[in-house]
Parts: sequence; structure tokens; C-alpha cells
Amino acid sequence: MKEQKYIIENCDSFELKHIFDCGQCFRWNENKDGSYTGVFGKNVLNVNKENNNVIFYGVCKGNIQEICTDYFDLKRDYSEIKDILSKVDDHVKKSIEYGKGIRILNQDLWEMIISFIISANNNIPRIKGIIERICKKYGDKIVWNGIEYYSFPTPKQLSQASIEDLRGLGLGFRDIRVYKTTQKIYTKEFDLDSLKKEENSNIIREKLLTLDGVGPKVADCIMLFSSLKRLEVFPIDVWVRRVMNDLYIKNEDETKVNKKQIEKLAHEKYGDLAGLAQQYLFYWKREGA
DNA sequence: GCGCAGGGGGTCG
DNA sequence: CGACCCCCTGCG
Repeated sequence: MKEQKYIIENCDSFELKHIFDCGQCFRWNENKDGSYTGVFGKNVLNVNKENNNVIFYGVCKGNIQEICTDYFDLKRDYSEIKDILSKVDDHVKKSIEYGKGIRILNQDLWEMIISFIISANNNIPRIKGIIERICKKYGDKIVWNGIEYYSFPTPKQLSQASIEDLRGLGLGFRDIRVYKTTQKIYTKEFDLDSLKKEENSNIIREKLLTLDGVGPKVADCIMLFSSLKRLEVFPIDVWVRRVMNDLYIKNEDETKVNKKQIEKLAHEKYGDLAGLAQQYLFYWKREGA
């Protein structure tokens, strides 16, 4: 593990705030200088943007350029995606202008499963706290610049936690869900490798739904934000429901808006880029409008 | 400052 | 369709 640096010059479609605050990740934190530091895999990375250059800096297991290219989805042409989506209508166009630097990260599938089970009926500060406590207790310690960081535990590591242990970390009623899902994955009753090889998105969703604590919303988040990378799925939470109702449906009571109706609308308007549209709209609605 | 009520990236029975 | 655990936030 050696300290490495990687710089991309003249980098558009990469804004730290947009990427890390658009709701896809829980382990990146802003520093006083405006940079962000996070842990993924066995890597600890600091990311900053200065004069349109993005600077990655930290300790990596492997080559930092390859690691960042994969994790930050650097090979995908976001300007092309934004061009296509901007033509859908002025609402989407506006949301894209607001979150022009969003990228969808390639996050670890197992980590996303557990993280989004924890997210159910929960708020972001608490979700982050729970995940950090789990990492500190069951992950590996990584020291960089004299500061201790912790990797997200492997299924084997987390399988050591009892339901009571998890309750002690503040998971509340999610303790059993995380426990059962961890056991299923650790014992390979639920096989992550075969899931990664599956091409049919509907089969992937059906399989994810068999896990404890994974309902439709959580399954969609896992599919969109993990390395499964299903950009066509459209996770519907309270914020997305709100923005879709405000923009298109205009029902007096947004809680009564039919989920099927939103899914249909999203598919018709955004096609196989629905997940990306969701991110722009979500970020726009939560942070801005 | 501190104490307390309210609510939250849904899922399950 | 109601309950669900508990940290975080905001107000008194």
C-alpha cells in the first residue's frame, strides 16, 4: 500500500459535491478545504478539484489510475448522456444544469446491499453513522497520514456479528435483516458471483428481492449504484415521487400517486437512461428547488 | 445550553 | 395498512 497520485486535466462532468452528495454513497466526507475523503475497497482516497483539474491522492491497493477509472466511471461519456437527456424536456435540462457534475460510482455490490438495507426508513446522517460503526468494528484498519480509516467488512467479517451485536451498533429493527442477509451471502446460499454474471435485469431484481430487508426501492438502488450498473432502473423514494408529481402528474396529494404510473412515465421519457435522470432530478429537488 | 418531541432514502407481517 | 429502532435535528 503506497501513496499515489493521479491527476485528470480539463475534467468536465466531474463535480465533487454533485458526485458525493447526490445520495449514492455513504462513506465520503467533505474536508475543510473542500476536498472529499473516502474509503472504498482497501483504498483511502482524497479527491479535490482545482482549476478544472481533478486530483486523486491516497493509498491504494493496486494502480491508482486503474482504480479511479473504474470506481469513478471515467470511461463513460457523460456529456453525451446529458445531451440526450436534456432534449427530453426543460425540466430535465434544468436539473442537469444544476447537477452537471454527477457521475454514478461503481461501488461494491455487497457493500451496497448492506448499506441500502440500513437506509430503510432512516436518515442520511444516521445511516452514515451506522455504517462507520460497522466498519470500525468489523473492517480492516487502514492508517494514512496518521489517521485511522476502516474498510467495509467482507461477508466473512460481518458474519461474525450477532443480532445483538448489530443492535448494539444502532441498527434498530434492521439488525435481523442485516444478519440474515449476511448469513445468506456468506454461506453462498445467495451467490453474489453468479448474480454479477446474470444479464437479465428482471432476474437480478427478483433474486435481490429474496434477501431480507430488500424491497423494490432498495433493490433498485443496489442495481443502479453497485457495479451491476443498471442505468435503466428508476428507484422511487419520497423525493423522486415528489419531483415527478410536481413536474408531470400534479396530483394534489403526492402520497397517492401510483408507483406504476411513475415507472411508466420514467421509462417513456428517459428510456434506458432513467436511472441517470433520477439522479439529476433527485439532486436538484433535494439540494436546490 | 439542555431536554424533549418529531421524523426519516422502506420493508414486513 | 400499521408498526417498526433509534440517532439526529430543531425548537422550547
